[in-house]
Amino acid sequence: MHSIHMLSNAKSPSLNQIRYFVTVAKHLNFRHAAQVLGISQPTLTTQINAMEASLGLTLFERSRSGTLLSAHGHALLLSAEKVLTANLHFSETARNLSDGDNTMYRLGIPPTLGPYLLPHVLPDIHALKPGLKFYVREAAPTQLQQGLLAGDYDLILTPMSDTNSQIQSQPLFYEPLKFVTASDHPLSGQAYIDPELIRGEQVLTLEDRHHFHHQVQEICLQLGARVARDYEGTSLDTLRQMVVMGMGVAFMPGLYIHSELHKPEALHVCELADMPIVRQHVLAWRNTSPSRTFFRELSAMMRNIIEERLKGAVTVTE
Amino acid sequence: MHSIHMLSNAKSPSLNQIRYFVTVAKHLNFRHAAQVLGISQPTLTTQINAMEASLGLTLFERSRSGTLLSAHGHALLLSAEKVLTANLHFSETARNLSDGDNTMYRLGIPPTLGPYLLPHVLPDIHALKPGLKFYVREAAPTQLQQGLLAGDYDLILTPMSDTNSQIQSQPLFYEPLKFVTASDHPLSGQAYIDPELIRGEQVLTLEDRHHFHHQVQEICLQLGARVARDYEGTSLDTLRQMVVMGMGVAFMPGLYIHSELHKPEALHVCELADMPIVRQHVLAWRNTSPSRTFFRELSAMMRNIIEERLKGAVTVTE
DNA sequence: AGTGGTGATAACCTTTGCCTATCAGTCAGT
DNA sequence: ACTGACTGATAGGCAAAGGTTATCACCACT
Repeated sequence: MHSIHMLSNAKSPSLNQIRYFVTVAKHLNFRHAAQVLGISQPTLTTQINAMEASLGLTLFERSRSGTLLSAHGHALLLSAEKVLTANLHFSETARNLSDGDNTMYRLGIPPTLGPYLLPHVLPDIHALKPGLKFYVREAAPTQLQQGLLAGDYDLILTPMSDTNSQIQSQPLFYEPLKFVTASDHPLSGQAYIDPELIRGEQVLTLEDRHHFHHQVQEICLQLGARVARDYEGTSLDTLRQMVVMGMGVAFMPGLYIHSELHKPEALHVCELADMPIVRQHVLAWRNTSPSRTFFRELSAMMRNIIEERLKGAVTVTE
Repeated sequence: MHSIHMLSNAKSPSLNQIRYFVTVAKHLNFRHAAQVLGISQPTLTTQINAMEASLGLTLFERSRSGTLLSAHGHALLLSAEKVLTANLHFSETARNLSDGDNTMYRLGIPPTLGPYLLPHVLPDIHALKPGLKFYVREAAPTQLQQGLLAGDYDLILTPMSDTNSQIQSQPLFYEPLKFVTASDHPLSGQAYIDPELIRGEQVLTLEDRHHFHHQVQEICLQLGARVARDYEGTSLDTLRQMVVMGMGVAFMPGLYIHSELHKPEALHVCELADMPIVRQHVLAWRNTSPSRTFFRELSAMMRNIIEERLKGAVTVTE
């Protein structure tokens, strides 16, 4: 007889032990199971014994003439198999990730850009790399940079900003800012307009948490135009609406205009003569990101797609 | 730069490594996570490194100023947690089994006994041991014994049979076999009947794969009665029906009669004077069964219940 | 009585998992 | 600009886990 055994502070069985248990349960023969598992029969025996000891149960009824699954073994078999399939699923997911580019990246992009750029770009990316997924979230550029550092995004597509040593970025393209008036506005009608004429105009813009606001503000300072502080749009669409209703003029991103071409309506679009205004967009990521090489590759891919799809609207970086 | 690393024949990460991964992902701080896990920080670092190497991906972005979950890490976190919960569930089930008597046992019982005994016994057992479950399967005694050895049952409740060295059994009770005739039969009417009177009677019985058949056959041989070979019942109910219809007389198990008392109908039941006929039922299990001590306890419990519930119908073994 | 099959045991070796001690950057507050 | 407190990485050592081969004890069937 054994001495009364300790109710051991059982550490749960290892994955291997569970795998062994299931295999023996399936074959009801230690030698066969061992062979299938690629280990020796004594190892299998000791491992099963260890497992039984740690659980405080008998899983198998052994006799010199064979092995049977005990009632306890029966009861545990199902959960054991579930552990194995869960583990298998995990490994499979991992293999999937390491094999190709099957990851989902969290992409941050400002609301003044996302809706007008991504519809032209994402379908082609999806076609090229079917496994690649983006979880797109909109935020103002400042939040984007902050969120990138905090790990909320893996990748951001944003107007160029102060360089940060922890962030690597790759320029993608220049987007022109177009000058926009209502079609019944005195300045309406020409494709190019003398910057001097804008002096004194009421220029509408977005709320100041948008990067866009500051850029417009700076231009206005240069041109001597007034930025309307009391009416600020919350989105490009509201801004456009305000211009149409004659509340002032505005600068609007070329891609927004481009996407509006289908419904020109009561809006006149032109550029400043001899004074192209642009904003540059970059793709950026943490320099610690394990996918950084892939992100460079992705930048190139995006530039190609933009070159192809939006040739007239923007200028791709060399 | 590292040398180009082997695409290692990755063995999947251990349960511990997965646990480590999840904890680090939750705390985003190796030291805290290590403390929570009860291991040292260097160990944690090494294990996470090993895991990343074996998976061929980077799970975390480390910097001297902190840790972030990489996109790959994000993608794997959910599956990792699933593995852990599956494992937890397994351990919980195991603990449940070892704690109490929460197992489901596969109980084999002959069809000539099960329906007439178990309804009197199982409810009380359930009340005493709520965690205990029986998966009841009916089969003829020979199959029962065979199935017990083959591991199809954990436990059988069966008429006594030849002792087998691999089977342990515990007597439960004696069940009388009653003599039964149609109520309009010449032998009907008395509570005790002289065995001599049966000589020459046509005795009906079940198909010969039932143990019951052989016992009746032997009695008839002793008494000089004829066993009707051409009409054999497939169940006790058919047998009873045949008796009622005057096709012959029969011996029927006391518990069956007992359960029929509510609807006596056209059947006369009596016993042989000075010649009680009984069959003994035992509870039996493999002597290798890890639950054998519990099975002894169970036998006692069953005897008590039967004593209590079926005092008039059967005689419990001392 | 012999033979081929079962699981258990013994003795040994290699790898793994963990430890302590220490290093090397980063960042915030003097 | 320096200091101190935080981050994760590394080195060296030890014990236990997990594996091996060789052998045993038993059972069933010829």
